[in-house]
Amino acid sequence: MPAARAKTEVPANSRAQWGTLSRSQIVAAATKAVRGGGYETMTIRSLAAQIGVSPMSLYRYVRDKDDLLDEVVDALLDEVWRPAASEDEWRAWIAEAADNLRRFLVREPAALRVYLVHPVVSKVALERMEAMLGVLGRAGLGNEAALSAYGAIHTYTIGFAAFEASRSRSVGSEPLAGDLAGRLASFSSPRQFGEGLVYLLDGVSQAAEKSAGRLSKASNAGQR
Amino acid sequence: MPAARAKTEVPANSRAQWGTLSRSQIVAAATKAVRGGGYETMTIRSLAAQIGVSPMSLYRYVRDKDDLLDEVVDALLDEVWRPAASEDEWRAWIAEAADNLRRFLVREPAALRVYLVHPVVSKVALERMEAMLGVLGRAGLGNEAALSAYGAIHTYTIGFAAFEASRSRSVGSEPLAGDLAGRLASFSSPRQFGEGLVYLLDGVSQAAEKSAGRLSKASNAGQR
DNA sequence: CCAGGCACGCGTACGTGTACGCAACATGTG
DNA sequence: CACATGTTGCGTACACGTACGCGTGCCTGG
Repeated sequence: MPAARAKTEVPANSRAQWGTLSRSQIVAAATKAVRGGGYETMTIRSLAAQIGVSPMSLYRYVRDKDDLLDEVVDALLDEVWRPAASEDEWRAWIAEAADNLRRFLVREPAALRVYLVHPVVSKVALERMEAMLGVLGRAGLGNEAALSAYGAIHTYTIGFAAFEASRSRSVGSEPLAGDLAGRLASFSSPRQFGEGLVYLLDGVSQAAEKSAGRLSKASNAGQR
Repeated sequence: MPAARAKTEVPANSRAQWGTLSRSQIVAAATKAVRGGGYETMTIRSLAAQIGVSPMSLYRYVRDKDDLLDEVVDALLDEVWRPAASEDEWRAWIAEAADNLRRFLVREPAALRVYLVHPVVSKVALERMEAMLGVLGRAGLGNEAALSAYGAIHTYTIGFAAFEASRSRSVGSEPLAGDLAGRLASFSSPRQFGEGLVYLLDGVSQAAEKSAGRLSKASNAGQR
């Protein structure tokens, strides 16, 4: 009665081999799905189908969809976060790192979701943080100051990305009142991001100079 | 095959009265649900059940769940956004307005979701924006400058709230590496929010002074 | 008065994430 | 070899949001 039933093309056996399925394989499939088509098209069921396995089987290797998404996003981030500028030009390097993250988060809603839903402490994210702390440190900030600066920059970047993404996602919805729409929209332009970042980095620069001044007396103090 | 079918306990009539159901009634029920129990417990199905109506009936008055949520959040925001400080103390007033919004967004995940998912142009949100623009204007900023300052403060507030909420939601998950957790957590403390806001307001103050200086020649110019 | 249109409430169905627990397999132990 | 024990894939089932379209009742123009 329900028409075509010829779907699963498995002749005799319905169960999959034993060795099939591993976490890395699932992550690979999910990454591929996100890369082409985006977050929406990555469903547990479609993933399972593509691997040739039952949906519930994935849950042996993955706590839930978010857990899987974390790892996918980490893999994607790894390809895009690194600045091209030299680390000696610390302002340019930091600005580029921040902008790379911003662009990534805006382009890939899945990534933004991950960054908003919990602290990201994956391998690549930590590596990135260490790199930024290193650059900030070499720019003259002490540990405390570097952490504080990193926190400010990071918060700003993610917050702005969330704002920008929400704006760009709702193009052509309501006409709004007058040119208010345009005004609000301009808040979330990449240009505005850069300008805000300049303010932030100015503040960080000042902190770096002060820090350097204070430290010049005891430059080798126990900095932990 | 699908076992027990004796569920709906309606004796004779299955259909609800004609006059029942109105958008405001649905919003009221939804607001009540969010107030006690939070966003998670507010499901379309439970709402319909409480009103005594079929789930799909709600969709005559509500485009989708997000549409409903928008209005609920607006109602909740209305109760909490207003600062206690006098508008003459513009820094205190603005800081309090920002902090009120931050607290609201952190406390109520539904609200944060709304603010992240699209521009909020509801009645109360616009009223709040006008009020802030007014205060900034009276503090000496021109229209352009006030809008820019508002944008910066707003972006910062929402971004920070998103950051803070994600942090506080994941307490006691992973131990992380060393005291890094504590470090990261401190980024998202209310104290840190206040400190960042001070930087921002310092910048705004400078802009206000410059603007005032420029405007002192033509203080009664078309300020609209 | 009544015929037509239309607003309304709803039944059915689909695709989603995932809790729960069983069955098939591998491996270790007597 | 027989059996216990752990590992892995999966079947069933549930609650969710919501697309689609049907029947029922109201109201209004002729």
